[in-house]
Amino acid sequence: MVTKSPGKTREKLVSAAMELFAKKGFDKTTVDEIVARAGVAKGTFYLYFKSKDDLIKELAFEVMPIMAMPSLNDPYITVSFPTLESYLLQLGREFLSFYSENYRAEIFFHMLSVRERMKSIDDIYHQACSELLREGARRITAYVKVGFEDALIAFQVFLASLMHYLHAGDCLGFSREHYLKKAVDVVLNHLRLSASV
Amino acid sequence: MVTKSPGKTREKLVSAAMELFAKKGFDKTTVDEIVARAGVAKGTFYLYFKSKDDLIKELAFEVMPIMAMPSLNDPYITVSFPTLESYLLQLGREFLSFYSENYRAEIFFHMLSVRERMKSIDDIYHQACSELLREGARRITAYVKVGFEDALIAFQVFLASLMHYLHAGDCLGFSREHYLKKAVDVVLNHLRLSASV
Amino acid sequence: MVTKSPGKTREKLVSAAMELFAKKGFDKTTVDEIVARAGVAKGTFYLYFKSKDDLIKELAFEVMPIMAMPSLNDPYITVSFPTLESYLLQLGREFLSFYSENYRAEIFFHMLSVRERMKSIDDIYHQACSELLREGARRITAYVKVGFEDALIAFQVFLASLMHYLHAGDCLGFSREHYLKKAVDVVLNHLRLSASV
Amino acid sequence: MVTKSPGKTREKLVSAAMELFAKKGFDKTTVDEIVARAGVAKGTFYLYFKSKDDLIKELAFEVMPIMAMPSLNDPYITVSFPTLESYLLQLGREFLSFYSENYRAEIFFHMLSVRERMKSIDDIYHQACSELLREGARRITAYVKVGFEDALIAFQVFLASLMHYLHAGDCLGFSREHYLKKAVDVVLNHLRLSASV
DNA sequence: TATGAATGAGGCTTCATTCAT
DNA sequence: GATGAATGAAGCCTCATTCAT
Repeated sequence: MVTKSPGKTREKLVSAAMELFAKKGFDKTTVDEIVARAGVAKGTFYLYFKSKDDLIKELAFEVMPIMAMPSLNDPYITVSFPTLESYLLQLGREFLSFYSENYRAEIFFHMLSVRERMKSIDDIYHQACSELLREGARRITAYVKVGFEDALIAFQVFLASLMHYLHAGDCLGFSREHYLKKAVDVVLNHLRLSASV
Repeated sequence: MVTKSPGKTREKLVSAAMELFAKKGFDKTTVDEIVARAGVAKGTFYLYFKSKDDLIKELAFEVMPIMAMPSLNDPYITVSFPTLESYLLQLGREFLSFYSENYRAEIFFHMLSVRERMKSIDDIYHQACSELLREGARRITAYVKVGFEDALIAFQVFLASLMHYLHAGDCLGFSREHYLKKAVDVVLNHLRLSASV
Repeated sequence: MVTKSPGKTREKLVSAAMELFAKKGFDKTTVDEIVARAGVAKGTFYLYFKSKDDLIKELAFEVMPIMAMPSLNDPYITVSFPTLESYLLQLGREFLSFYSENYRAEIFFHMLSVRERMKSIDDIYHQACSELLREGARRITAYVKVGFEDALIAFQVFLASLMHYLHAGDCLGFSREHYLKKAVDVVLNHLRLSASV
Repeated sequence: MVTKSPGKTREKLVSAAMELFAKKGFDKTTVDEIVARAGVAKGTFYLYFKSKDDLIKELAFEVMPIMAMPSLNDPYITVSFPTLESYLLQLGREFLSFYSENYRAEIFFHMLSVRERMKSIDDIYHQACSELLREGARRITAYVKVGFEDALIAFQVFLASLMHYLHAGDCLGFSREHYLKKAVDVVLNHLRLSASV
């Protein structure tokens, strides 16, 4: 008797969808294609997801930037990273690794594109960004003596630089690690001069 | 006598399309909606555009970042901006103004989302980004003594910060001008410390 | 319990299409009309045919002359028809019966009309005709002592006469059987005089 | 001053249409294509033809078989052709020449395909065929002592053979002239044996 | 005569979703 | 849980025809 590994169907669908969504966008990917790649029948899709939009929302949430920096919310992590530089490098590596896996970067940009028409996604995105920036700034102030606003700007510039790398990184030919180091440098330099005022 | 404004049909279509594309994305906007808003018949659309994709491509090109900084390619502009700070502020204002008009920011993010499946757009985007970054870096080296690579990083961080503002600017509540000034500060601080090495 | 006759949908579509194609031609028959007559929904059509052209090709192949004379390829059939006359009458009856059923004659002429723009049909048609003529001639030489070329001409004239009857038969008021007998006469007379040389 | 050759516009349209109709069929050829090839504006088409169907009808009439054998209706022509053989060869040459020019053969088959839905064409076709066959038979009886019905059959077979050559002539590799001679042979042989009864 | 922008009905095809098995 | 045939609304695009110039 051929037994399908129990509970794997949903994962097969999600996995197939991510790949297809990444390549073709949410709208140009059909449920037919998803089930074909997942190797299940059409109707099966609707056993696991209320609708295609339902799946899109689920994936959209999974690629929110807040998911990309687990160390930002781990209260004990800083003991492993005594300096701000090492901590930022860690966050940056987490971020870039996260988005280089499972087509998350591509799906992230598709998410940015559909949030206008899917209010729930838009709301989550704003909340996630705010949280992320504020927590990042708070962490910076734990390392260096600097005003919160400057920390905020610094972290936003850092985050912006990382995101920009996701869609334009290969325009300059910098390696990921090299680019990351430089981005951290920029932030540290700014904080140095801000703090010294 | 009712005179149709000569040559205005195409513009009406483009204008209607930009508005709708911005709000609903390329795929969820129908040709029917575009012509309805433009106030022309369906067939008229196809007098001016080979297909819906044709129009998408045209608009995608119009929101490329390279279009957003005219001062970057004006060889005589620097006489008006004696300092790097003033020049960067000018570029930043141009950039943010450009994208706050005609729904260009929204369309820009839709463009990022469709470029994977529209190779011609992807190619243009990469070329445009490379050009933009290189020219920005070149301009910086005309103002301050700094290595080209550092100038490149600085300008990329600057550009990234501007772009990030387009989709996350309102997460922090900074005013546009304030944010811009801060972003310029970050760049200048970095260049200061890089140059002093 | 309402059971849809299993596997009948495709046949309903084909049958509806033949009737409509025959009356209105391929181009003037719409998919809407076909599905309406077949009593299924529009989308159902595309479960069974990739496109309207796909269906046209299928039907075009089904009305090739080679399909109209099964006895031509049956190696054992000649025992039932000891004389060439009886064999030609059999072939003729098969041919005329074939084309008088299921609107095949009409569809045949539509096929002749579209083959220029559907290369695959054109190729099949030529191959089918060549095969048909050659096999017909070969059969004739099995009955009478005659050169292959004369047999070829004789069979082509026979086939031409049959085809002509399909679109101009009612111009003269000959009954089908009478016309067929006369056409066979013509062929036999020609072979008689050719053989006697 | 650039003067368009007066009265040439209509011919340009007809000529362009024949070429396009032949290649693509009536339905797949658009008025746009016709005017483009004719080098005139869209509106101009409707100065010369009430509609596209109007033009189709005009061309359909021009390729009727009756137009292909002028010698059939010339009462004095027989003096140049003292034998039936020479006369049939003349008719055959006229016929094949006629249809090998100006894409008439292709248009003829398109005509056969559309006559079902364009009653006026169908009527003309039947009338033309009847006339043609009867006149052909009448001419035969002027040459040889044979019953009218046999003459009728003989001429129909002759005509059928000629028509068949138009769409399947290249299946056998016979040259036009050779095929024609053979077709005439068939007819003559039949008449010989019919007359001798 | 000649033009060509504009029209809009209508064609082909796609695809998210349902439901009987 | 799983299937896949069936649905039909809705999308994109075509093209014969008109009409103001």
